[in-house]
Amino acid sequence: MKTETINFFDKVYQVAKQIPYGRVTSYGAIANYLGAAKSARMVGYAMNGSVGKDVPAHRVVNRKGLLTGKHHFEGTNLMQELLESEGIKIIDNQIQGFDKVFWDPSNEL
DNA sequence: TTTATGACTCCTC
DNA sequence: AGAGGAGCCATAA
Repeated sequence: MKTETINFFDKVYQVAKQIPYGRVTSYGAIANYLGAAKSARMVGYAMNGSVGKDVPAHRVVNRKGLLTGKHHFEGTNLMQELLESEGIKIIDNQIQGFDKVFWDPSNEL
């Protein structure tokens, strides 16, 4: 096994799992916390394998608070409903008050 | 094994 | 100020 690369994914899962209720974060924030600010895409890819890992991928959105990955969920607005269920308002796939619900791992963790 | 793509972000024109 | 291109690393074919 070697593969230190797994550390990156593993860390993403760990951070995503620690996202508090009613809060959201961005791929770049996680990537930055991991030291790979330019690898934000990998964070999103990591979410792809988050299924079966207790990782609330629906709490992770792009830097604009836009639900770019909602298309990857089962339904079409499943991600939105999950966030709304936590008290987060979403309009047109965009999180309202994103700055207020934004959770920075580098700041909180 | 190599090539291509992707749930993003930043820099430059 | 707005638009476009490049970079990042891992997964899939």
